[in-house]
Amino acid sequence: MNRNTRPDVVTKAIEVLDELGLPDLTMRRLGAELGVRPSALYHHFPSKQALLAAVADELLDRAPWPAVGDWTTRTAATCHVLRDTLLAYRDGAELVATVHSFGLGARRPYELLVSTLAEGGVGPLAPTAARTLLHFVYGHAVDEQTHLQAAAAGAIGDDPLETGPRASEDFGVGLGIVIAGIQVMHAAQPAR
Amino acid sequence: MNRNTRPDVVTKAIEVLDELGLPDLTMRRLGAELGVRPSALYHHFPSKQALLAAVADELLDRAPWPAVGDWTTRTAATCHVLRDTLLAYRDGAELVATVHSFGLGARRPYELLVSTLAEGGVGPLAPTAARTLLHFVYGHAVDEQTHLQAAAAGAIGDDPLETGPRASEDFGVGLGIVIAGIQVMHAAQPAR
DNA sequence: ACCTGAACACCGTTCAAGT
DNA sequence: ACCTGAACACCGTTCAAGT
Repeated sequence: MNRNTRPDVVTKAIEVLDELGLPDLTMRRLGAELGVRPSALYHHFPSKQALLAAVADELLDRAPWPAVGDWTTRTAATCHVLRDTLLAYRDGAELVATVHSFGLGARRPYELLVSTLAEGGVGPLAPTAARTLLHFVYGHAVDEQTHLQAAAAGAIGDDPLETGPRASEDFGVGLGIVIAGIQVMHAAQPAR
Repeated sequence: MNRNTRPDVVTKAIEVLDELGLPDLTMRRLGAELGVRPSALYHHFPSKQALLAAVADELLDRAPWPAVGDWTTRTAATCHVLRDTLLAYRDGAELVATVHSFGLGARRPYELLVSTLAEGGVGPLAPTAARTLLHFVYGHAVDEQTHLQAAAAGAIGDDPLETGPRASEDFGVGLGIVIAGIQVMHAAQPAR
C-alpha cells in the first residue's frame, strides 16, 4: 500500500546486491523485496540495465573522493578510493565495470581522473591515461573480488596473491606502474 | 545420426558466437545448430562455463604468438596479437575476459607474458606486470568492441576515439604507458 | 559413448487495465 | 503516478531411459 519511489528502488537494489549478489539481483526478486510485481519496476526504469546504471552511480556518489594534492598523489588517491568503493559491496566491481563499459553510467571516476590529469598538465594524454588507469582498477578489483568469493565459498584454498593484504600491495604496485608510465610518456611528449 | 564429438561442439560454438554474438550463444541454440537436444551438450561439458572456457582456449590457440625480440618489443607484440585475436571474433573480448577472470581458462596470454618478462630480467615484478598488461588489453578491447557494435547498430554516431584507426593509436599509446611504467618500476627495484 | 524426453526452477519485458 | 494480472518468449540444468 505504501508506494515506491525511484530512490526507494535503488536503495533496495543495493541491499539485495550486497546480501544476495549480482546474479540474484533479478527484477522478480527485487520486486518481491519491495512488495510489488516485477512489472511495476518498469514504471521507474525502462530496463534492468538502466536500473543497474542508477545503482552504480549511487555507489560511486557515496565515495569520499579526494580533492587536494599534486596530480600523482591525487590520481593515486582517486584510484584507491575507487577500489575501496568497488570492494565495499558484494559484486560491486563487476557491476560498476559492466555499467561503465556499456556506457550507461559510472562516468564519475573517468571525469575525476581526466580533470586531475589535465590540471596536472598532462594535457592531450589525459583521456587515454584516465582510461588506462580505469582498465587497471576495474580489472584488478574484479579479479580480487572473484577470488575473494571463491575463497569464501571454500572452493579454492586462499591464493595469497589475490586475497588479503597481499592484494593491496599488488594493487599499489600495479598502480605505481601505470602512474610512472604516464609520467614517462608525458615527459616524452612534444611541448605545446 | 552423425554423433558429435567435443571438438565438433567447440567449433560450432565459435560459429554461433561469431554469427549471433555471446548473448545468443545459448545451450539451446547451440544444441539446435548441432541437431541435438540441449541436454546432450552436458555429455561433453559439465556446464556452460566449461564450454565457454574451451571456446576461449581454442580462440587463443589459433593466434600467431610472437617468439623473438627483446622483452619490450616482444611484450608489445604479444599484446597486439592478443588484441587482434579478441577483435577477430564477435564478442571475443568479453568472452575471453570473462573466462579469464573466472579462472577457468584463457591462461595462455598470462603465461606468455610472465615468461617473456622473466626472461627479460624483470624478475619478481613479472606476475604483477603481466596482470597489469592484461587488465589494460582486456579492458581496452572490451570497450572498443562494445562501441564498435553500438556504432554498427547505428545507435550512436561513430565515436572516432573508440572506433577505427584512432582506436589502434589509442591502444598503442596506452600500451606504451604500461610498458614504460614496467621499465621504470623495474629499474627502481633493489637489485638481487 | 552419445543422445532423447520431460521436467524443474527460473529469467526480462510488454501491455491492457485498475486505483 | 504507481501498480496488477497475465502472458510471451525464453534460460541452464538434471536425470532416467534409450541405442
